[in-house]
Amino acid sequence: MKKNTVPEPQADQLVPVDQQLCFALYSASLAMTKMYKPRLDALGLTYPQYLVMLSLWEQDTQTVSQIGERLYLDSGTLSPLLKRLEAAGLIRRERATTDERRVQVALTDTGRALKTRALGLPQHALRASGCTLGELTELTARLHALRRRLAESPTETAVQARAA
Amino acid sequence: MKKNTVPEPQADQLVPVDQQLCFALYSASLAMTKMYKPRLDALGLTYPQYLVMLSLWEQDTQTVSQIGERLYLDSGTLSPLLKRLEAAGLIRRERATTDERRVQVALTDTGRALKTRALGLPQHALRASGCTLGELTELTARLHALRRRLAESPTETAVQARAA
DNA sequence: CACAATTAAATTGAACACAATATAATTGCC
DNA sequence: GGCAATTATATTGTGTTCAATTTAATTGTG
Repeated sequence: MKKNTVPEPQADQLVPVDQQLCFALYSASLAMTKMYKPRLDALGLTYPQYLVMLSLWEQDTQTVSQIGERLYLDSGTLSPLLKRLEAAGLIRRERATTDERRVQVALTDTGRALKTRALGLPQHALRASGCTLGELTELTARLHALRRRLAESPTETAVQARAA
Repeated sequence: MKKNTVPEPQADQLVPVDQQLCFALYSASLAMTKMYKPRLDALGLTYPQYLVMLSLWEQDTQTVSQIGERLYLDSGTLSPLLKRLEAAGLIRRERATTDERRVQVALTDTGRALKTRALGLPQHALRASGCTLGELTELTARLHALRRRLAESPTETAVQARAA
């Protein structure tokens, strides 16, 4: 008797979009951002700006690269975002004296003070997710593991480079 | 003896960014899109354009709203995206005769033909994810469930409306 | 039948993402 | 010490996302 499992995706038939992990991930991520939006609006932050602030509340004064490594974002995303946070008075950016290529990003008093108003967000997200704390923790861990494996997946150029 | 579980997030202390589900979701989704990029570049598609094509390969000739309902995207995202797909010769857009407000989106022969070159992508994603098929299926289902709950989460305006 | 309400798309403006490129500072190596 | 690689950040251009608004067509109600 044939086992009742989901068939391996074949290269000769279409997998429906809502059965594909990529789409589930993509739409869940957008839904999460939308769920956060009203609360972040109240703080005057966008979601990526909130991530940068979270990183700085954890560790004040980081270079652009350090923030980028923690959040997996590059300077093309962070440079304009950090300028907006600076314009909003939440951070200061200044060139490091030891190495003028580096830009040190530090919280202002206003930026530090905003932290207290953001502390309730994870609780709210937990409730909105409808998960138990254990489920949320496990899902978070699995998504980080997935991100790591996807990032390690060889690129086409790496494939081509090996073939050469 | 105290149970060895993750503590409930409190409103008085910071939850590290990498322990938050929202960030795991956000960064995994971006990593997934990056993983797809080289292969989609070869097809001349962006990732959201690929989702629209998947939807049309499943069911040809849909209105903008129908595509939006399936992919959870609105006309602000879809209108310019569909114009680019039309400019690329993959789809046709025409006003419905029965109701001129609706725009019917249909595949061209070129758009239909592209399907065969996209059939290998789910296989590739499965390998890149490093999951077994069962894990992938379960994770996909959990993410869809999460998306649904997040989308149902009451908005601030809804909260305010009820309070009034 | 008129006309207000609703519906479907498109448009606008702000803010990401990200590849590719540019700029400037630092390091390594002869 | 000079100068080619490397490193850190910024800029540019394309393509999303999304809230808010606009436009046009249709429906419902008196």
